[in-house]
Amino acid sequence: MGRHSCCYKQKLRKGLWSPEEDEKLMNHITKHGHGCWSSVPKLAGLQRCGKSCRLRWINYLRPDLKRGAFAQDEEDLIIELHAVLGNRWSQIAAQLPGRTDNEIKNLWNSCIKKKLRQKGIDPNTHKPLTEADRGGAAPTISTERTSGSSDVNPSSTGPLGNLSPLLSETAQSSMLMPVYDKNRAETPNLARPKLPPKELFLEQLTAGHESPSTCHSSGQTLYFPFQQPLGYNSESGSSDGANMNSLWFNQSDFNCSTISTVMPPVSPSALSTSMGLNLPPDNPRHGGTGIGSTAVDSFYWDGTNPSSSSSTGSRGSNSMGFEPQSTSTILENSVFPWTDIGQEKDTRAHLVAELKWPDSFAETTTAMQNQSQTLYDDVIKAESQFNIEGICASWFQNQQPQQQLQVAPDMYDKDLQRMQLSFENI
DNA sequence: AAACTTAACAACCGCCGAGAG
DNA sequence: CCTCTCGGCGGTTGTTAAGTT
Repeated sequence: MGRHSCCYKQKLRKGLWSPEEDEKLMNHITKHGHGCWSSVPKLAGLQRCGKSCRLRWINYLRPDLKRGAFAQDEEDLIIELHAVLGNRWSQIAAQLPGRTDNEIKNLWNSCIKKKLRQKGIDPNTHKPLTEADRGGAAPTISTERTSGSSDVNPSSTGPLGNLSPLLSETAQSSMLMPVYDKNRAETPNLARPKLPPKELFLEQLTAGHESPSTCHSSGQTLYFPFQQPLGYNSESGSSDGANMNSLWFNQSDFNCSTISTVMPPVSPSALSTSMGLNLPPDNPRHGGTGIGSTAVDSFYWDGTNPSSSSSTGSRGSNSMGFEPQSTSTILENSVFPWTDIGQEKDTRAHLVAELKWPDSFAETTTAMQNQSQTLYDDVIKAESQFNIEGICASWFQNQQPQQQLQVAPDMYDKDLQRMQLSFENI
């Protein structure tokens, strides 16, 4: 374990990447895929460590990245996801095709945090700031990994905060759980309206290739620099790139972590409406409750939708369909992780039964787990629209202690344990 | 115009887990 | 079972441009 061995090697460049380095890396991965990252710099002729190459590719050079400022709906979604997932940036990024965890993390730290504070919301807990908090002396439960875990902040499990009896209903609905409205007009871009030389470079680098596809809703169009970058069904698209408005991604080519990772807070159908990721029509495999089965083997990317994003929005070595890496087990291993939840049911029930918490805390926990249930119900039912208000409504209606245990992901187990410890320390 | 502050972005660091040998 | 490599993740720092005084 520990640092990558290549990091110890001498004469490795650090710092910002030059256009020449970008071009070398882009050319290499375009032609050969990245394979083993540690071998990439050598093969590409770069004086960088493999980790640096990987990071550069994932965060900047990947052709499926959105460029430009975040739309308001993206920010809202980030806030919602953060309320549920905490600082799990990679999982949040998985729900935002074309965005990287680094990008989202930066946005959160530099922009969203401040906005929330200005609105009187603690960005860590998603609860209203107290007067002391507003003064900057707010002790909040840390989400830092330095606390010994990268787990979700127990108090940042979003809907949990809404349960506080001290909160007004108005505050709960209007402040704590911002409603995702796909119809809301985008606000003006908050980022500096610049076109970095690097983006110009990318445009130049990728210009002239076939198969242009709109990868983002705002900003300039980014072209895939690959002749045949993505395996798509012959049924739906021609292989000559002439008709690239719609792409069908085969299971083997599509990293479904875009749809879900550990705990998908939004349904694929929600993604289809909010992200431009559409489930294929008239495909019984995808119909209604098809989610949750490994039969889902392709997703639909509508390149004509102005709000469409690349369906390969997740990070990681297998995030790109054209990379020579198998993703055949993605659906089994990553997309529907709750398939084993039933096996854990007893364990969770046992855990909850064993805990001797204050009543109010137990209620809170129950409600939190119900929220988890509801979220998963949302996925399973493949409801047509992501509406957090609806989730909250059904969540309050759903107070059956048994049900909550069926689908609570591991993260909640960890949270429960941490919350228990926190109470013990009080 | 210069100095300073702020915002946004890019990249590094260190840790962790998985998997291979 | 142990060690090592590798990929991945999140926190943090560094850099640069824009804005303000």
